[in-house]
Amino acid sequence: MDNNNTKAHQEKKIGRYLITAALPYANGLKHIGHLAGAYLPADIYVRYLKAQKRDVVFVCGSDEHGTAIPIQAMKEGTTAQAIIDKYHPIIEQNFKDLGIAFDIYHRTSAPLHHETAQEFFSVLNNKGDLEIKESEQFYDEATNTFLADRYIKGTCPVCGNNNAYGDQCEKCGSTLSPEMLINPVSTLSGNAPIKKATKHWYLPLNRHEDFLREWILKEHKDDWRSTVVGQCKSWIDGGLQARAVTRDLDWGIRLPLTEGKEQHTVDRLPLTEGMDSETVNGKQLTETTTTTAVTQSDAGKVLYVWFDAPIGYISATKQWAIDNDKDWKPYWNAPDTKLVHFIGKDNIVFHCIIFPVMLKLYGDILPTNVPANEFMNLEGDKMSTSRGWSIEMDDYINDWIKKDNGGESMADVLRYYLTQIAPETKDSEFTWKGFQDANNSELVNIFGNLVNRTFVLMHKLCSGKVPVFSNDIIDDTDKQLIIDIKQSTQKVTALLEAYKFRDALFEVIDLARKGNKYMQDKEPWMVAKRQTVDGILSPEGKKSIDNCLHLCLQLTANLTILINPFLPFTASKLCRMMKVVDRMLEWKNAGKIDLLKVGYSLREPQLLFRKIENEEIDTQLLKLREKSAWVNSKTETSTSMEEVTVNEIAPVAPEIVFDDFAKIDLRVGTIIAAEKVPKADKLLKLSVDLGFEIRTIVSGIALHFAPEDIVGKQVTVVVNLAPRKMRGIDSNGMILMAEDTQGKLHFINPEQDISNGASVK
RNA sequence: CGCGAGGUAGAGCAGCGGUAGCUCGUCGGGCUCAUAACCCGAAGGUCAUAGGUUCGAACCCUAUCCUCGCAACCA
Repeated sequence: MDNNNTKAHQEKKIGRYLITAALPYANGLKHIGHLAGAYLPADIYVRYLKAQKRDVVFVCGSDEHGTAIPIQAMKEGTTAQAIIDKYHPIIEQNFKDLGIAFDIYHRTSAPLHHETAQEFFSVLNNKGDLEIKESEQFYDEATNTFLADRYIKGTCPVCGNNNAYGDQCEKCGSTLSPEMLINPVSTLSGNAPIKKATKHWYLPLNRHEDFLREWILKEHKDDWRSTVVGQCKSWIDGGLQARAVTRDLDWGIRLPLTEGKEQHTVDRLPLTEGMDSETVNGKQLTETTTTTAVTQSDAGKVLYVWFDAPIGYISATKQWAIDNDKDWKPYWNAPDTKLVHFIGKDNIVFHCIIFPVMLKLYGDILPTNVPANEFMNLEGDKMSTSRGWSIEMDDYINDWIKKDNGGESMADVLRYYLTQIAPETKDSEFTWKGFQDANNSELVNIFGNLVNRTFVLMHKLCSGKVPVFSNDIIDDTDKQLIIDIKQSTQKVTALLEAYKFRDALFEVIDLARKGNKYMQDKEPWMVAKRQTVDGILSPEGKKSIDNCLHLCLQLTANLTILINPFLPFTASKLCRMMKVVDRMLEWKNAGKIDLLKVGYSLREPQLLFRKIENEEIDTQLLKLREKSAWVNSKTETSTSMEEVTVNEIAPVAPEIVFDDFAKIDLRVGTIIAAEKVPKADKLLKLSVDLGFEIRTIVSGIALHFAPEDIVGKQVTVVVNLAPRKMRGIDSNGMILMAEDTQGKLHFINPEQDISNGASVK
């Protein structure tokens, strides 16, 4: 009770809602995991708020910058602009087909977004909220460009794969930085990149640690999901770093030039003892002299995509306001606005830590909640577009919705199942069998059937009209159903307000279940038989039947309102059957039992959902396996082809002096033991006798050699390589390997056995 | 390694100090208006493991094991 009052009180203070769903990255199709993670819960929440007649705007749009887009363009042999122009409309249409009703679906390539992001950057920069640092980064002289991590390839220091990217080795999964690659090569020219100094703007998150601790870990400790608070705590405790805001890249939003003279902001303040690294009057002490002005020399820089993407929510709101002749500002400025970000868990850091810091600095409101979902697995494995283990929204639409196969109601079936298994508190799993079960036993058998038998009976026994309800013969069963309708409405409302969509949906279905039970208890078909004598139904029998069907019809109307946020297409269908207008769907009508007027004639029933047969899900399972196999064979061919290319053009590494070479201590050793490292596909744990000691070395060669085959072999070892931990095992050195054009590895060993520990020169 | 989340009936999940619960599936029964539907009943769990706190623990504490995730723009 107390809780309800507080809630009601808080609701009163909310002037308007701004709901965002994560901006999908326009480098490819999006799968149903994305849908379940962000778009569907957001849509349900928005539809509910709109039924409540609240002032709400639902924004989203394509995220079209960043390095992955030009890379995708390279893959498809086209331009970055062509990529986004291809995927943006497809994604937008997919959402529409699945009933995700954004008020605006914008895109970050729009000029309005560029202006908005640039202005945002300028405001922060002019206030001194950004830091500037110079660092050395890889640069390709042939193409005159700084290289993003993804544009650098080389040999992985962990597993020896010579196609590792500058940020990660896709073979062994290690996280890398370009500096760690052996023989780095620019993917643009094939040349070895050089190091060159470059200047970048940084967002000093470390300055805001106190604010974040207070705001997330204290204020929102209880009303945000524990997974969200937990992850934020993890990151904050891990130490917040300044994050680069700018990048040397061609594709993205140009830095806005500062007008007029350069402003020199000298941040060099005297470092007093005992005051190190803390702030003085809110100003960070640094020893660097910074020039915050953006000049012509910075023309080649763009905003890092993480900085511009969330601003996309703001520019989308602006565009919506223009289109609808509204004012966008209160949605981002007014304290009585409730801002809610719907995202997946991989986005928590951006929406709970980074973007809020940006908003606070800019002077905007902060999100009220960030109900992030965990991940949804698929048939026992992680969903992954690159491995072909996914169901794209586009595929689902083509297979189930468009093909005269159930039509729009199949969109609702997907919405139903994805909500029912929504990963709200932990990872969950999509299976086609589960999909079939949810549809057949809950939507068809319980919900659809209740509606259908109600309508059929009403046409048979009540001549197709809403019968009268006689209060004089009301019994406990009737009363209980009326109470159930009211209670379910309250529960569903409370659950929706708390972002518990899975539970809310269960409650709706449960009400339908109660309806079936009610009808079973009343058995009007039996009454009709028993009370009919000589073809004439007794007045008592008629009354009993009328009461039952009257309530069942009112229940159907209530179910229509309650199911509407989840299954909008079904709700419309029900409205047509009941011949009511959309206004009946307003939430304030839920719980009432006079929604359908007595005497009103209703349409013939049509089935709301169809059964899904075993063959259909078998087809889908087969399709998934085939797609995955096809994608994997394709990528394997393409990488091995690339490997060959890289091998052929792999240039000689930059010249080094003798001293550099002399730093490397190479010795001959003998492998005396080898075993597979558990839970690592590619790693072998080797014991190598170096004469003077026995070393443990972890090497990424398990795919090339069986442990028992290599024991006793002599190998060449880099013995003074810094130790590195892999899978929890310290590796003290590196075995030298030669790779042939087929990608096969060979040991480098002396012509004939020599003593262990012998130096290699 | 560390951090975060989780490990509860065949499957999927809820419960987070007081007699183990829900949905689906399985088995038996009832009913026939309904898309072989609906209704009722039953079987099925030493709540990951081991200690501890407590009158009492799935729930709190400690340790261990296992799964997933962790600032790459992949919700």
